Amino acid sequence: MQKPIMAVTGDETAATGDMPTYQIRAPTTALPQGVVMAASPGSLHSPQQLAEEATRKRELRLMKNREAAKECRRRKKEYVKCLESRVAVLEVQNKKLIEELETLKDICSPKTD
DNA sequence: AGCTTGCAGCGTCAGAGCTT
DNA sequence: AAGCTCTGACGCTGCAAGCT
Repeated sequence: MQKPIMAVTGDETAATGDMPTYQIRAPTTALPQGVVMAASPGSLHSPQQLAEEATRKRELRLMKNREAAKECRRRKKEYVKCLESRVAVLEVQNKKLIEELETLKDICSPKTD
C-alpha cells in the first residue's frame, strides 16, 4: 500500500517564534516493563532460532512504536491545547485594541453640528 | 430497541530525519 | 549505511447522542 509523501514535522516554532516546540526529540532509553534484551546475533544458530529472533524483534519494535504513538498523541494534544489558549488570549487582545481604536477615532474626529 | 453519525482513542505502517 | 525515533495517515473499535 502506497502512502502519500509528507514531511511535516509539527515544529511550529519557526512560524510563531514563541510557541513551545511540538516535536521534542529526547533520548528514549527506557524500555517498557517486561521487555528482555535479545541475545547477541552470534549466539543464534538454527533457522528456528533466527525466526524466533525476527519475531521477537518485530514485537519489540511494535511495542516501542505503540508507546511512541501514545506519547506523540499526548504531546500533540498538549500542543493543540496550548494553541487554543493562545487563540483565546489573542482574541481578547484584539477586541481590546479594536475598542481602543474606536475610542481614539471618537476623540480625534472633527465635531459636526 | 435498533440504526446512524460523529468523535476519540488505539495499533500499525510508511516515510522523514536524526544518531551512531 | 543501519538503526532508531517521531509522526501523518489509515482502518478499526467503542461510546454517546440524535433520529425513526
